Amino acid sequence: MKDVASAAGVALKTVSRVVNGEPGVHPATAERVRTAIERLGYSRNESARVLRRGRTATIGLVIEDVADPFYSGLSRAVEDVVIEHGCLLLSGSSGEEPGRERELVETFCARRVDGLIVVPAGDDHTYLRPELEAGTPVVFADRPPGAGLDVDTVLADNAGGARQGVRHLMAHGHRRIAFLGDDPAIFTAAERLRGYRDEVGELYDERLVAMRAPSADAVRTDLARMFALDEPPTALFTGNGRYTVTALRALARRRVALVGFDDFELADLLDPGVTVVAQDPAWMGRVAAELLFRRLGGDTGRSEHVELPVRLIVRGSGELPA
Amino acid sequence: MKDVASAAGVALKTVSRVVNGEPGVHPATAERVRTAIERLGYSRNESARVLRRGRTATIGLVIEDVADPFYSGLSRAVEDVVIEHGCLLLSGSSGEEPGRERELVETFCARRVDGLIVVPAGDDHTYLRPELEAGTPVVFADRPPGAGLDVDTVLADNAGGARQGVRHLMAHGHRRIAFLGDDPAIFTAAERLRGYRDEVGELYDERLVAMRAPSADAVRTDLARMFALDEPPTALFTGNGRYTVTALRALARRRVALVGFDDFELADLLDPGVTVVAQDPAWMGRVAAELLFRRLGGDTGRSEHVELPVRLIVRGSGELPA
DNA sequence: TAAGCGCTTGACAACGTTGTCCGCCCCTCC
DNA sequence: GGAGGGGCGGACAACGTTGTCAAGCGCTTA
Repeated sequence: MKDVASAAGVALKTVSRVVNGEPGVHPATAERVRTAIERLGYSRNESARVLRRGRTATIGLVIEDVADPFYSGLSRAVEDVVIEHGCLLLSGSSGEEPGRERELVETFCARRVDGLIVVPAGDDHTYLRPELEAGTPVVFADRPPGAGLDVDTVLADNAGGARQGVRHLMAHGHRRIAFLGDDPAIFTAAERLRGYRDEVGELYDERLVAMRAPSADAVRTDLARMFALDEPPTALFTGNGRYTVTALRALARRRVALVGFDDFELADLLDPGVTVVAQDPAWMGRVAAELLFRRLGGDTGRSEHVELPVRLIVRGSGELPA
Repeated sequence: MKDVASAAGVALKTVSRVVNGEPGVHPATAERVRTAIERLGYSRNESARVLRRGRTATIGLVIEDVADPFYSGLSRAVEDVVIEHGCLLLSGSSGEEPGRERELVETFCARRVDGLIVVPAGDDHTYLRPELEAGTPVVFADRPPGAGLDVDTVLADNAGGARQGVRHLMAHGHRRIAFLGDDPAIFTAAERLRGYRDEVGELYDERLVAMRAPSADAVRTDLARMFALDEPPTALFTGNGRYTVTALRALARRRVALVGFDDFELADLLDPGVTVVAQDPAWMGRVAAELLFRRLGGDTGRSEHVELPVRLIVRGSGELPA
C-alpha cells in the first residue's frame, strides 16, 4: 500500500480510502490510485486489516468429516449463507475425535473467527467458556453441547424420526425389528435408539440391538448373530446412512424389511427402493448459519433450541411384509 | 498478551517466548506465565502474528462444490495433508462460475495464503500472475490452467479412461454406444469425449453424443431422442458420476449396457452392478497437496504435470450383451 | 474583503505480535 | 575477590492497515 501511495503520489490514507470505497476522494485521484494498484498488482493485506479493525469476517465450522455426504451438504449450505454475508468460511473435520475438535476450535479462535458452528465430537465444551465470555457466538448443530453450556442449538428430531420409522415397520406387521446403530456415546445414535425403544415398547429385546462404530465386519457379525436367533428379526432399522449402506451390502439381497435413518443418493434406484427417515442437512446448515448471523447482528436473547422435523420417504424396503 | 505479562509480572517478550516455546526462559517464570494465560483465557492473536512474521500457515483450496462427493473426497485428503504440515485449510466452492473462482482466489490471496490448490471453473487465469510472481505456489487439480500459465498440475487420465470404458463395451459386442457428458467447455468433459471418439473410431455418430449440464430433464430428452433413432444405442457411456446417476434414473430399469466415468457409492448394490471407470479423488487431493508443500519447502524445479491413472471396475452393467 | 463552509487530503497513532539488541544478575574460574 | 561469561529478562521498532483529527484549498456569503 505504501508503494501504491508513492506511485500514485498520494498519502497512505488516500489509498486506503480508495480501496475501501470510502467517500471523499476526488474521482481523478481515485482513478490514479486504481491505476497504480492495477500496475503493481497490489492486494490488501487482510491480516493487517483484521488486526486494526478487530473483525475478521470469518466463520469457523467444525464438522465430523467433509467426505461424509451429510456433512458436506451441511457444509455447503453454511458456506452459502456465510458468503451472502460477505464472510469467509474456515472449516475442518474432527474425525469424531474430541481432541481434534478442540484443536480446530482453538485454531479458529486464535484466528479470531467472528463466530463458530460446531458439530461436536466430544461432550466436554468447557474449553469454549473464555471464548463465549469474550462474546463470540457459537451455534451447535446436529448434536448438543456438553453439560453446563447454554448456547444456540440446531438438532434434528432424532427420536421422533426413529419412532416414525419403527412405527412404519410395525404397521406392516413386523414384531421382531432389529436396531443397528452407532456407538450410543454419540448423541444422535442414543436419541434414535431411544425413539426405537419407545416405539417397540414391550417388544423390546436387547438381542436385537447392536451399537458400535460401523464397519462391514461388525455389521455382518451382528446380523449373523441376530438371524441365528430362535425368533430372528423380520425387519431392520438402521441408525444412520452409513449403517444403512453397510447393512444393505451385508444382507446381500436377502429380502428383509428395512428402514434407515438418513436419505442417500440412489436409495430410490435400489430394488426394492429403500424407505428412509430423511433429514435435510442443507436445511440444518442454513438454519445454524442464520442463527449465528442473527447473533452477530446483535440479537442477545435467550439461547435458541431448534428441532428440525424429519420425513419418512416410502420407497419399498419398509413395506415388505413380515 | 499485555494483560498476561502484567499479571505474571514479566515483560511482553517473555510471554511471547513462553507461548512460542522458545528457550531461554526460567522454568518458574514460564510456569507463572502459563498460569496467567490459563487464568485469563488468553489465546494468541494469529492475525498479528501473521502480520509480523509474514507466513500465514494457511492453504487455499478452490473446488467446484463441496457437496459433490468427488470434491469432498479430494477436499478431505487435502485437509489431511495440510494438517500434517501444521497448516489450516481455507476452502470454497466456485459452483462452476469463473467469477466466483476468481473471487475466492483473490479472497485467499488477500488473506495471504502460503499456497493455493485450484480446480478451475474458468479458463483465464492471468489474474493469478501477480500472485505467482510474488512467489505463491499454485497447483491446479482435476483441470489444467488456462493458456499461458505454467504451473504444477494434477490430472486424471480422462481420455485414457474413456477409451478403456468404451473398449470394454465394444468388447461385449456393442457398436452403437451413446455418450452423455457435461458441457465440452469443461476440460474433463472434453477429454473424455476425445477418448470416446478415439475409441469408437469410424463408428462415431454425432447423433449418439449429447453434452450439456446434467439435469434429469436434459438426460431424459436426450435419451428419448437417441432411442428413437433407426439404429438406437445398445450401450451408454456417461461422462461423470452425476450423469451416470441421472441416466440410471432416466433409463428406469430399461436394461441397457452402461459404463460410467467416476465410481460412486452403491454402484455395487444396483442390479446389475454399475461398471465404472474410477478415479481416486483422495489420491488426487493428496498428490496436489504434497506437490504444493514440496514447492513451499523450496523446490523450484520445472513445473510438474502429473497424470493419475484410472481403473475400470467391472460390476455387470458394462457386460450386458448388445 | 474577511469569515465561513465543504470538499479533499494528509499526518499520526494504534492494533498485537515478534526479531533485534541490550543489560542485568549470578555463577564460575582464575 | 574480581573478571568474564552464560542465562535470562526487557525495551523498542516494525509488520500493513484504519480511525481520528486537522489542515489546505477554493468557493460562497455577508
